Amino acid sequence: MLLINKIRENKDAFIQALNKRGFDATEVFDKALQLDQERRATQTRLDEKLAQSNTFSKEIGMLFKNGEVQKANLLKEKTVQLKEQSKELQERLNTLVEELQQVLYTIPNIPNKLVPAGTDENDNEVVFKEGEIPTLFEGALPHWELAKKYDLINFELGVKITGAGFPVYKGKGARLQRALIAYFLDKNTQAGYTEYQVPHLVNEASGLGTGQLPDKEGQMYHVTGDNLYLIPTAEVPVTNLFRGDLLMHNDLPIACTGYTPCFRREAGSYGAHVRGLNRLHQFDKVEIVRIEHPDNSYKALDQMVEHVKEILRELKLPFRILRLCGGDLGFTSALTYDFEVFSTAQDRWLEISSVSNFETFQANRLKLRFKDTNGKNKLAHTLNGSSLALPRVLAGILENYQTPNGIKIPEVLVPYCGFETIE
RNA sequence: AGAGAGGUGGCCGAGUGGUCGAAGGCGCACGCCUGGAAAGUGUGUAUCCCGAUUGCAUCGGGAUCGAGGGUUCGAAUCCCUUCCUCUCUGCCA
Repeated sequence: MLLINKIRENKDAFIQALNKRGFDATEVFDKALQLDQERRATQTRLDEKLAQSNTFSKEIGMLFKNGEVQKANLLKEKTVQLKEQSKELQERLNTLVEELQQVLYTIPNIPNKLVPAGTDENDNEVVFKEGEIPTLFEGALPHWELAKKYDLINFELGVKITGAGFPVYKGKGARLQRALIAYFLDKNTQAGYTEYQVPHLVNEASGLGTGQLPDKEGQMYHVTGDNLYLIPTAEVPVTNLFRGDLLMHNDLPIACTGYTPCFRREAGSYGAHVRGLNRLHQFDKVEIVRIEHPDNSYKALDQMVEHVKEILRELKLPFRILRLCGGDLGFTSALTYDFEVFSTAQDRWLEISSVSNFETFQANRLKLRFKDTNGKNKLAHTLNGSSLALPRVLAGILENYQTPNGIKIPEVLVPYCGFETIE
């Protein structure tokens, strides 16, 4: 959520920046500023009434103390009208604050200068590319065929017990999943991220804190009986760990990692590219989250990108990094780098990680602040990234490492798997 | 799920109707002490909003003691609702 006083100060610059998203903020800003102005005027009038009430109350107290009951009672009568007025003003103020909040919820984050203009994923900027795309043998298979051939993943069983998009991993497939999770967590903790195990269901306040609510209400599974949401990413519980906190400047930076399953309804996504592991309702992901001093957050973003790079290098997967254009940028993000692995058998790039800086957009909702060296309270910057999402990494490994005689396991994973090939 | 207790500032913890934004401690900041540090010692130290003035410095006002509502001229303090925590009992990985 943007800060209203920042909008007030930078209206034109913000409108221009939001244009990169294809978002015309002119009207919303006017609406918000108008509500804000009325809010402030109401606040002022309310404060005046309350100040008067307070003065009277003090006087009445003094009069009673001095035994001047009659005078006190006279004053009491005067307060009646004041009370009514301030009550009305208070109600008006409450609705204005609420309305303003609702309007602000609809405005996405201001894109960073680096974000290229553009409307969709075709306008994303490739900023880095590495790794050799292997030439596969005749008859190489996409991962869903491989999963079947080697009995690693059973999609039909998932359909039977739950529904489409809930795969069942089996045997070496299950073991490979576990190996990847352990490997990712090890890499992250070695890089200084503290490991957390967090709940997989969150309350409404958490959903609001990181911005899933109210914007993406329909994308989360909602447990209505207890009003809890299944997490779509570990970002939600991990970032919310710090909701409402006032940190000391020397508490920063904070770096966390955690593995969780992720649940997404993926309402409205269909098409040819959702086969196999490409798009699921439940999948596993290891996430990294950072809470940073504003001066350091872009350096932190770069560090996170470097960190993910190193993992993909070790896995020897061909990958590229995209800087997302305005049209493809997430609602809450100021700058996002997507990592994609090349799926040789499908002949396409698959997104496997997304690393973002949210600046103060989440922190404002979270009320996540820190006391800086001057003793002033400031909103912190929040960042997160996948390190990494499992299904498509798995797809990439299966497809790129296949041979006519089986699938080789990437060297770094062998100690975690306990086997070198799947055959 | 039943019974009881409780939710206060960055943290701990006093405070049961008016001068309480709130004692005390810890932490933190600055100073003194010291060759330096520790200890000791002095001072300071909540947040948000509105307004004036405008340099994020200062001043005035308002709100905030889990959240929401009520009683009252006046509430951290009384009442109601709700959320959460703890203890005991019950149930169960």
